[in-house]
Amino acid sequence: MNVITRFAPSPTGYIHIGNVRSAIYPYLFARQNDGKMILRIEDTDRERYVEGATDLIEDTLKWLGLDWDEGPIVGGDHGPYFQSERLEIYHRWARKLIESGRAYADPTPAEKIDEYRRECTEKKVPFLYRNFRPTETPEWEPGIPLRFKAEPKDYNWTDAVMGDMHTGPEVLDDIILIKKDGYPTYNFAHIVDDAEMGVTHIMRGVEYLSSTPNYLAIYEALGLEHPVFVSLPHILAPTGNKKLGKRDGAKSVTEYRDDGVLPEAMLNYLVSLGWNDGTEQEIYTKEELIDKFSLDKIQTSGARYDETKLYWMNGQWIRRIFDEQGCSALYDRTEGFWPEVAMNSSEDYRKKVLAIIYDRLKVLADLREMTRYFFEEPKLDLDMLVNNKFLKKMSESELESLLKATVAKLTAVSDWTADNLQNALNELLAETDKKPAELFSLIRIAVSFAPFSPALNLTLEVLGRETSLARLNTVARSI
RNA sequence: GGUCUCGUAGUAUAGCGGUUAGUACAUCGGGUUUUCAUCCCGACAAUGCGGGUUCGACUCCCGCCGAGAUCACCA
Repeated sequence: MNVITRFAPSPTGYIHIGNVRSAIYPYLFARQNDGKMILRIEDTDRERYVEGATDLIEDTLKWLGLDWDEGPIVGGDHGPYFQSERLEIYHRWARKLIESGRAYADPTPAEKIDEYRRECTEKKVPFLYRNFRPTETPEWEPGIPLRFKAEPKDYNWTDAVMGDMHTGPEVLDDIILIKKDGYPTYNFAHIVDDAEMGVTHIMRGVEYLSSTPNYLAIYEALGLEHPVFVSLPHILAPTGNKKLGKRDGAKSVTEYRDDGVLPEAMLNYLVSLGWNDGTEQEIYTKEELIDKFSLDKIQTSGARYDETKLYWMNGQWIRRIFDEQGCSALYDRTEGFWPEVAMNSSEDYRKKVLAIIYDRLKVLADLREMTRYFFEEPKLDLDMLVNNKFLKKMSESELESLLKATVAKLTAVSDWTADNLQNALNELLAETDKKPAELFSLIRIAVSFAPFSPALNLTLEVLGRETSLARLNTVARSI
């Protein structure tokens, strides 16, 4: 089969964590089957339309590495890819329904409909518009909504994730096909578009599962085969049991990019949240995902969004890129994440800093706070020194003489390399008869005044002889 | 209220009639010459409840309970 999938967002704002999976899964599935992925913008609701939202959507997909074969920017044979530009197409299909007696113009005023609805609520019976179908229906013309004429019956179908489904006639109703403003509803537009575009698999959130019988009825009335339905379970908010939405503070996908989350990690996390291949593998490249993805292993229950695990995975990816592709590969990803002062130093120096600090990054933005002292003189904070748990038992004069001994020892190091520095530090340890915790804490704090830093010899090596000795001297004098 | 879906540790999951119920994140403890992190080792911790079917149920069936979705001229 020639697989064609699509991602069909409405341009109402940014793409957030809760809904990006309905772009990822169809992408993986299309690539796996050498099929096509279509991007279609569902902009039929003029009230919710947000200027610039389409750019945001495209931006997000590109960042995640999800390219599309047809759609905005790239074009294609089944355009236009904005629903607002396809109005005649919907009207054409709508007329077929009118001609076959399966759609009617509904002149009933909205207030009247509300009244029906209230009536049903009071009587505690389900509200079905088909029970209030108007007896006289006018010709369909602009300004009057067009409704589907339901023929209640049972439906059986298979959902690729949820399995065999069955519903009775009570779920079928006269849903609106074309709104009074002439724009189609989602319910109608997506069916027409998917048919015209040859879409074979529809992947969307489970919230559409309940509407599926109504869609089935429309496919039937239109004489269309329906595509494979793939219902994706919700991603749940960190607390409560509701699906993750903007109201729960669901961040936009690109917000994570700005924090220094790698697209590899984001993709990896989002896919594995609700899908796994049955093995114990955790880290997957995009290629592996394309290779191993399968619809039948998509989870049926909702999965809670866990930012902590995302960050853990990001750390894994940061290390993986460094270890497998080298320092430069990781460095290329760090643009914009360094503290401003770092720009006064050379790229080469920044790479050296990255090489010793990368394994403690959770997000790239950590560089901003974690590397300052490599690029500017740290602020002297003697309290930090004196109150350190290993140093507080020593007198100030003892600290001072230790620092002086350190300066003397390190000054004698002719070749300022990590190995030589480590040797010198080891000798110093023996000569001063101090524990590593005491001596090394002292030196570490004196050169960085940071809550933590990489291994001492590496830190000193990168800092360089001049800077290291100067900082030690400054502290020795100030104590 | 009708209809539909879901239910393994705090979280994400493995399991597909017989297992000491596995793994990862988180948490707690320990190790790797300081710190933070990485890495390694260890600990804690789960089959919603009740009936069946079966020699034997997390697994199959039924009921209950709990959670969610939907019932818009929004998608």
